[in-house]
Amino acid sequence: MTYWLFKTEPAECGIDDLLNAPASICWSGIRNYQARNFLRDQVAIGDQVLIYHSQCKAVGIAGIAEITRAAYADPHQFVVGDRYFDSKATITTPRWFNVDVCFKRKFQQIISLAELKQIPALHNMMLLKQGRLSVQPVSTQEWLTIMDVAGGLDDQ
DNA sequence: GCCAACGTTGGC
DNA sequence: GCCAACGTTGGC
Repeated sequence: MTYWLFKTEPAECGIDDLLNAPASICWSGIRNYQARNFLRDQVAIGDQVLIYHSQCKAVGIAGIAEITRAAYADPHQFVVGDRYFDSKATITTPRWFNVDVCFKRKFQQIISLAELKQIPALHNMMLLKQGRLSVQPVSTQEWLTIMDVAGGLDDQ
């Protein structure tokens, strides 16, 4: 089991969309090779995911999701005219992948980016070193540190 | 909206 | 394979 951090714009799909979804939702639209490689090669069923809200008023970690389906070809890459169409992708050699996630937990308060930056145990977190990666691994120590900050109670 | 940092494309 | 130009991400 591995820990991850996924970035998302809450205006598109935030922690509340996960919370309100009746079942798993498809995590799609990843179009960065480094993120793709993590998704395709390493993300597995049961992995735990920090949901990070970006490009919004309150940036930070909003809650937790769980992987319910490992990587499968993103159908959008095959649809001519689709925003995510990719002419170099084929059915037999897809280029982009999705996973499915389900809601696990919404933190009572977002753990803000500013707060994360101030925690010494997180200084090496990918999030803080390489700002742009939308799927990234989180170490066990980092995960435990964040769980500590989030508090132990489930709280929706 | 600005701008820095980073990723991708394409000519050579 | 290099590198300039361009595009995108993402915090502020």
